Amino acid sequence: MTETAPRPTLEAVAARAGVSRATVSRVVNGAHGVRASLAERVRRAVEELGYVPNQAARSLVTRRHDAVAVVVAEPETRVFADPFFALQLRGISKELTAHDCQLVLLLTEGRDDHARVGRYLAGGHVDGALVFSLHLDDPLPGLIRSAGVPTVFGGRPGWSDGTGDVLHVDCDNRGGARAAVRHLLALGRRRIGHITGPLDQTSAVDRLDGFRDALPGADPDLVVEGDFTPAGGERAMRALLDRCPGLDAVFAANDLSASGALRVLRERGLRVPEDVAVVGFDDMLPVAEQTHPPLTTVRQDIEHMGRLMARLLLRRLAREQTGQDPQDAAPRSVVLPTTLVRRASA
Amino acid sequence: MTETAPRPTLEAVAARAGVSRATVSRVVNGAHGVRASLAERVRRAVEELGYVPNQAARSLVTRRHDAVAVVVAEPETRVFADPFFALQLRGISKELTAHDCQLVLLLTEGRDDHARVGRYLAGGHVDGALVFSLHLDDPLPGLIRSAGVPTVFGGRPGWSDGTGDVLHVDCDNRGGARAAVRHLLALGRRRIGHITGPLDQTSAVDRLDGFRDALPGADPDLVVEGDFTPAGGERAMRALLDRCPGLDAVFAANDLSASGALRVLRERGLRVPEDVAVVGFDDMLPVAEQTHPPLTTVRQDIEHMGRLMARLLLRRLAREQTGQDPQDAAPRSVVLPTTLVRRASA
DNA sequence: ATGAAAGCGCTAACAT
DNA sequence: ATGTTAGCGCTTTCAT
Repeated sequence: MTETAPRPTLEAVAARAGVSRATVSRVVNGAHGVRASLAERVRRAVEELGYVPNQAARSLVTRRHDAVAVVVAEPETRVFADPFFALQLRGISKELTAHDCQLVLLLTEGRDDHARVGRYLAGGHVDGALVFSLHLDDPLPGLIRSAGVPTVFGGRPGWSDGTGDVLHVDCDNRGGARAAVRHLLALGRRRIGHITGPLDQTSAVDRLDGFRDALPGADPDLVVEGDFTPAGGERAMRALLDRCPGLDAVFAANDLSASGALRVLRERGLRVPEDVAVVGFDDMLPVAEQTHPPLTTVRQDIEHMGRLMARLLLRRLAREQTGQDPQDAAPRSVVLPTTLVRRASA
Repeated sequence: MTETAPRPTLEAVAARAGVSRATVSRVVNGAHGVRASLAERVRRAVEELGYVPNQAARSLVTRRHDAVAVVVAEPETRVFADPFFALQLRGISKELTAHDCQLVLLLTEGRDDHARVGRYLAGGHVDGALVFSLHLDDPLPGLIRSAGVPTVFGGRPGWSDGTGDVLHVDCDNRGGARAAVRHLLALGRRRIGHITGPLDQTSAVDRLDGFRDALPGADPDLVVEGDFTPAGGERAMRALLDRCPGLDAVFAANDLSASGALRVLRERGLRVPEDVAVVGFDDMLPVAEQTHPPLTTVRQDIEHMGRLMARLLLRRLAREQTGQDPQDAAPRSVVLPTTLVRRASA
């Protein structure tokens, strides 16, 4: 009862159909050059026996796995409280599925896990990797490089200046931040604060840079470091209010911190947007639409980013398979545009 | 440059260390019965060559993969908007990681994907499967059964009466619902409505049963079907209010729909809990703590459920490996208790 | 168009 | 304690 029924092998199918293993193999993998009648017989045998190819055996010879790893560095609990990850994963999953490619999720909970992930990638389980390199000092990129697995990063890796060799997909964090602040300026706001994300992540750094682009020489007191969480947003908002009572606007580096900021503003009896206008980043629907008031924010298409990451990787893998002309349409990193979504908060 | 450096094989390591492949293999897999000096030499060779075992080759002979699939049936977008999934996944990941077992995520977006998943499971990629989010008519269980892969289900499968053969982990949905309603009764509420979840899921059905346990013979008008989303909660709340203006309490089948209900109540100028008390289910922190007012709800430890699912499966696999005494400590399904968490809404 | 045969890289008896 | 050897199930030349 607990015995796993022994799965039939190619051999068994061949015997049943009265042909050789080679023929069965041909039929199973998009029959080419097999007489229709024979092919039919083989297919019937496959059907009757419930034959499914053993992937380990196949990979051993083809060196392909039709699987890619998604590596999520997650030292903190936060990543999971945040729909961001789920959305991106969803985009990735859709694209991979469409190419009959499996998604292997590797979650790293702490430093100890890195070695395990490195081993896994080097172990030849997957054809490539999709990595969310969250922090500037992350050892993961190094491990991955030494594992020699084709990789696409989600977000600009910290050690890349964006010029070149590393394939990644990102949104225009800097431009989006600039647009957010300019919107506040256009609204006539003059004392604009910024709640940053954790500054060991490039997305947070880039958004801060965008803020500064639009507001060169801004009072340093107007910038407070947050951590992309509602609680961090609350803390930062309080600090901001204490330091600069005359504040008339805030740009929060993501919607989650903006939601925390909104709570503090309400708590302090300040009206949004009349007294203080607020702009977020991400346009995470469940958050941005449910705040009071609904959040004006910078939209990025997260699911699409995931899709694109997968697409880029698959393209790279395809090139590697075929003897590609090295210069021909090599996949390039992508930076997606953002758009400002106006709701009630600014 | 695009060439993947050819990874060294066991053979190469053996040559370098001046021993046989068998010896290297022994050292690589928890050396037993190898002279220390030799083992050291082998380890050095492994190090120098950067040898990593080829898992396909290993699986081919051992028939083990040290990987389990997590199958998430997700016909709707909802699953992803919902931290539930993420939390459970996190628990699973932790447990698997602790046992050096990989997590392979299989997302099914639609009916077409089922065949793919079946093929994958039957293809011998994984040692077992963890399956979620089943709807009553889901074809997945059938496919999985015929793939012959040891499986643990998350939530009571619809086709199981909970008595037996199918291994699963669930929380006490019925008991939790009962406690929620009794709490409202204890508060003196008499016109208690219920916003259900989608009734093709056992969790929703069980919670409805619990509601009825506590309120036998309740007016059918007091029960409205929702879908576990905030929008569904809004719709249901409106219907409830229209049908039963005298309503003084609502038990929503999850926190997300409770949050929708709260919005509608506020919109209609009803005070919570003074006019209408509200209780949710799940205690999804980011939701329950951020509503206005904070939500009284039935807590279930989702991450722990994930952990347990993984543990159960691993145990089953371990038994299968060793020639276990069939009757000895066979893993059994688990139903976890729930607790009522009181906040401001009831 | 089909079959025979040689591995892919590894583990596990079985010898020694 | 170590080496030899025979596969695991499949793809892929190379014959035919």
